[in-house]
Amino acid sequence: MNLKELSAKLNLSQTTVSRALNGYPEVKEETRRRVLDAAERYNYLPNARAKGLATGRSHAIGHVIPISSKHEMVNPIFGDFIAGAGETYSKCGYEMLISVVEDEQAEEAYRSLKRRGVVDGVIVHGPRQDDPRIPLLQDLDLPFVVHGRASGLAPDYSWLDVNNRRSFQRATEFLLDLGHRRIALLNGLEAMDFAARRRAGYELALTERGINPDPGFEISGEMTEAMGYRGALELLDRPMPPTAFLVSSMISALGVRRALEERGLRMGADVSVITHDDALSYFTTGADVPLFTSTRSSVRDAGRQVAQMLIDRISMPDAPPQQVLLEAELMVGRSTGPAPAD
Amino acid sequence: MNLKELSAKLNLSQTTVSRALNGYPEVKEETRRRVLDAAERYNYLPNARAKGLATGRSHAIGHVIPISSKHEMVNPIFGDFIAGAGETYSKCGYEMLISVVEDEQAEEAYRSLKRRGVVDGVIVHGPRQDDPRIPLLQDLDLPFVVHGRASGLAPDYSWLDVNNRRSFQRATEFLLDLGHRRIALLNGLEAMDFAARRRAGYELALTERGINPDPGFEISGEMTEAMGYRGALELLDRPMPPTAFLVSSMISALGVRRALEERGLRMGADVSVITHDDALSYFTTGADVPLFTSTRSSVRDAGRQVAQMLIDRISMPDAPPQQVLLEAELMVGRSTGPAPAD
DNA sequence: CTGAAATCTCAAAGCGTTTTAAAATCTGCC
DNA sequence: GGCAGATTTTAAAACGCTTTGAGATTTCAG
Repeated sequence: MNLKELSAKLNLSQTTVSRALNGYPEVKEETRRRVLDAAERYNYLPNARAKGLATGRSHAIGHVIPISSKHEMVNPIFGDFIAGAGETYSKCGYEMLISVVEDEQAEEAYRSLKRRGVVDGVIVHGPRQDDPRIPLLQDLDLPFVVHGRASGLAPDYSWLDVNNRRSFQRATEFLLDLGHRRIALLNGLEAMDFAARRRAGYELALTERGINPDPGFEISGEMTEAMGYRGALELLDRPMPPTAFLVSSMISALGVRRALEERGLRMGADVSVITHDDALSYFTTGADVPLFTSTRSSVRDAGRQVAQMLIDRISMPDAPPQQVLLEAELMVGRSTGPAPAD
Repeated sequence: MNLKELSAKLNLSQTTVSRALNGYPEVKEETRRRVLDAAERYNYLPNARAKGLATGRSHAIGHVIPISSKHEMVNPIFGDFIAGAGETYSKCGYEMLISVVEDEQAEEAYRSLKRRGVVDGVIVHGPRQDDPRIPLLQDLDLPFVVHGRASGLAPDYSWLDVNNRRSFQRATEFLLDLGHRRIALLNGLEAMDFAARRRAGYELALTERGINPDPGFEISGEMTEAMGYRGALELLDRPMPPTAFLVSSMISALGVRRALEERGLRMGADVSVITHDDALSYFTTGADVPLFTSTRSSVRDAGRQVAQMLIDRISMPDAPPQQVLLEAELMVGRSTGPAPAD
């Protein structure tokens, strides 16, 4: 059933039917009812491609996910973020389009999405410092919102980020208050903007208390379980091991816990651990006291908001870019305690 | 730059240019070269909507992800599966479209995708027994491939599944061979087809060795960390606790480990654990002996294959449905050992 | 009644492709 | 030089919608 057939059935022109369906004012209320009823009855929905061709918009939003061929890593955060964004899209009548591409082809992917008119805008994931995608997208004139930020670039674009510097500063201060002096940082890849900000917060807290950050206590890498495990073991086996770990992801924190267990150390007593917690749905521990003390910020909620920001931006292209900074919550769990006496 | 402008620049008709670009034989080789060069130079790519409208296909594949409003869970497997499928789509020039919808709206989502012509086919995720989506899609005449299977339905549709019954049977036998007699099963939600098959395999192995499956040793639920933790604690606190756990997901297995640790039990010595491992990229433990003994099957690889099956199906609609059954590998790690003497 | 304003409806032109049916151009052979 | 047949190119018609500009019809003040 297409528009032509539907209007024939109703003895109306395609124009009138189209207007009735799209809520234009110049159609009598009774006619509109009749059209809406018939559309419902005949199960009519406008063809998306034809509509898109006529209106020049696709009502779709792209997410380009670069996969490095070296470390076939899918960010564990991805699923929850997508779920959040997807909720918003469903609500607003947008489609979500995901392109999984090799790292080096990301730029070409954006160009292609734009030129072929496949999407009305894109979300930028995992920004690095001076991320080249941002000027590229500005140049392409393709609306976008960044999940995160890219230091080093003019801030004239829309983004939503967690206050990473602040939250890691607070977490470090919390450990310092508990008497810890040797605090290790297991961070994400240095190139990622969020990792740099977290490190800055960590180092700031230390220097403000007169402690010189020890580069040997800072490890960064892909945030896997194994990275947490190996990183922790390596540091624990030093002559002067850390008494506390600040970890950038829940998954790596699980690796740290495994390392502690293996060395016969009790988490929260012998060694303290704070992790960043993206509130992933499959890691929620229910109502009781959480296992890990953490800086907590729901990535799903971020997805919801980022999607909404982009939709707003598409519908009002001339509005100034919007920036949102979320504060992470410090949740005290059972993985932290006073520093053991030396 | 559109086709009209491009052909004007070349002093050719749109037809010729279109044919040259799409590899039709009735165009002189020299002309084709000229066209291809110009397309490259002027950065021309055909508008996807217009092309779709003309050809009647969207070159997009839909994934409907139902989110239950009760337990806002995103399957942790999702990310890796999508990454695998996305690789195939990129290679074959398809777009991937994801719809996140409330559980009850899944049916309407499929109908809408079909009627609006948004996708050429869909992947069905997480099938249940007698899953109503399968007859629905057959009825809608929308090509689909199921990741998993739905027992109870005529098998005249395409699917790719892991041999869940067999792999859990083997895992159970492995534990029996190690002398375990009280083996608990921490399974996924009973309604899920894969969970039923795993249970069948587990019970089959037990009965074949003359052991009556104890329903009290079977727990099923959403496969979170907390579920593994609580389930294990509950069973461990019985007068006759299990000496081994068979767990349906890596994440829940981490919860089991936490429970063991809390009760002062050594995994692999006091209590054995086998988990199913979907080879999620962020849980790979590198080259060393894996922490968990597991039944292993890469869900990412499944994604790649399922996507290819669907693309094949779309291009050859009259070919008979295809079925693929993958065997999981039993990988022995450090979480299993001989049953302790009573 | 009349004529202007307000309301409703319509035919037709676009959106950027593919594809059909037909026309133009070439090739080789008598 | 002319003609059949093959090769290459073309104009125009879809595809299914929105939107423009204009034509009907109704309403109502004067």
